[in-house]
Amino acid sequence: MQPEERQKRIEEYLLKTEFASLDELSEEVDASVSTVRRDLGVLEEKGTLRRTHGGARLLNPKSDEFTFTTRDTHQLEEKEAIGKACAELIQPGQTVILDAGTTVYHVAKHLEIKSPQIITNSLPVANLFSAANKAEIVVSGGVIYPRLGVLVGPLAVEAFSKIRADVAIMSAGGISLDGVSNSHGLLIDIQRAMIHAARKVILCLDHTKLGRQSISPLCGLDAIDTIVTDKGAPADLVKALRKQKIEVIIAAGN
Amino acid sequence: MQPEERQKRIEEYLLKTEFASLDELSEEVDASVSTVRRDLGVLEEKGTLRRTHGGARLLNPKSDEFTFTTRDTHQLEEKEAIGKACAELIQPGQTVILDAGTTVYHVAKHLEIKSPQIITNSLPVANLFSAANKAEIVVSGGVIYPRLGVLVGPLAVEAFSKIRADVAIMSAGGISLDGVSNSHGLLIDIQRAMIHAARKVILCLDHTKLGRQSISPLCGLDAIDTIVTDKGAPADLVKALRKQKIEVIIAAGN
DNA sequence: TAAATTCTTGCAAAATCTTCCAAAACCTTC
DNA sequence: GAAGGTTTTGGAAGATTTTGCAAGAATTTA
Repeated sequence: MQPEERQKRIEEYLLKTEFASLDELSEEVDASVSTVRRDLGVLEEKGTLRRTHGGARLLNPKSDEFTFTTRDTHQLEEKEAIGKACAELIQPGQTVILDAGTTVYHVAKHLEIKSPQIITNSLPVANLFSAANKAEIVVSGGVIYPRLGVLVGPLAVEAFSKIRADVAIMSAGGISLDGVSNSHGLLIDIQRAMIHAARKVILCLDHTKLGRQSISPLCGLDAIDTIVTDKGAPADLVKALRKQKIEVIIAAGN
Repeated sequence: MQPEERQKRIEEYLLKTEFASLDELSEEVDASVSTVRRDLGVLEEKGTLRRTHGGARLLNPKSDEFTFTTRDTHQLEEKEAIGKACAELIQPGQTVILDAGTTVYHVAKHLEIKSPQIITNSLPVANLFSAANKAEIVVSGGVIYPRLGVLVGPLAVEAFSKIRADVAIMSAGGISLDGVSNSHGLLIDIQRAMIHAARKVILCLDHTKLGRQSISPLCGLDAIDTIVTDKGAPADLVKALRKQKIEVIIAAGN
């Protein structure tokens, strides 16, 4: 096969998948990995795609969603269910803070209909609403934290310190009776500002996060009003949390 | 078989397949590879196809190219060329402000290699870099202006007022000897802040914008250091701009 | 920090291109 | 219809490009 044809096929393949690994492409066009590498170089020069470690991704993705969520298939169904259940807690017209994090992303997907005012530091969430003009979306400033597409840093913290909201929908790395914790230290400051800015705090956690502890402590249990999780949640912890006056909602996984 | 008949059959074959190898064609028209080579030379001269290593490719496949970037096909090639040319003006490691706007978006596509520090209020641009961790991307805060994915409002203006950058890469609705103008009033304030924050201002405009005036005046010509445009630029205006000590770069559109 | 994956670079083999040449086909003219 | 000239064809030698691989560098991930 000729170089140009191969390159076109790579383009077409990427058009379907948005992202592809070298092996994948090598197989698709029936050429060695080296050759594909070179082709990707040409195509990147041309501006149609961007090389990444291990593959390439389309530069003008039709669904911006893909940029981030490709890797996240963990507990997908549970997160879907949590997203739906959590969205139902929101009243129309409320001002909502949306945290970054895949679980919260799924909440956002179900939130559009309510047309609330949304404040977020998550690029995936922002993308979700960027086309629809039903909701007013405020994006905090900040530096992009690569893989997750979260905005972090002083600009982000400042943005959340200056506002007030009805609800903050957040996620975390883990929760136990000692409190809530998260893995990325960079996020902690921002999340604290979010908690401070909101009258009500809803925490969305799939069951794997319950009873776990992450690196950095975020806040005590008293800062949390509601937890939305899925059916896999350990009953004893749920019971204990409820005893602490926290509303715990188990999302039905249809 | 006569040369002309052979060439016609080659055309027809390519019309079906878009790509073809020498051997393939040689078999198809029942002539030696050398002869086919010569035929391809003639046909390329005629403009119906382009030779490639190992074969030939149809020159104007109706299906191609347009499927790729669905949204903004206005002056696409010109914008591509401008994007590339403009990106070459940036030194590695510089701090760059990127405006929202399709032309600037094309600049962004070629910018990652320079691993600059980028500040932008454009969600599409932010997405472009979100997976890449070579460059540091700062996103200004703001409210999403729906269709364009631009962040506007006080948060955005404030973000740009507080920073300093080496270069601002911007676009506009039109430029004439009276100055630069843009259509969206919301953007004017932000763009002024960008200009103020940058030591050097580069304006990227395809030729249709030259000599045109848009609704709201943005700034005078003295605020602009460099203009990157394409081959269609009217010579007299280019001359006049250069007389004003503005560097005008005409991007070569291969 | 260390292991593992992926990238870059240089190189030799393979494929393809160009250029040239002689044979074949074709045309013109007688 | 034949002789002489022109064009086209197929092939071969050498130059060029492309390809696949391997070693060392760089990046990612845990």
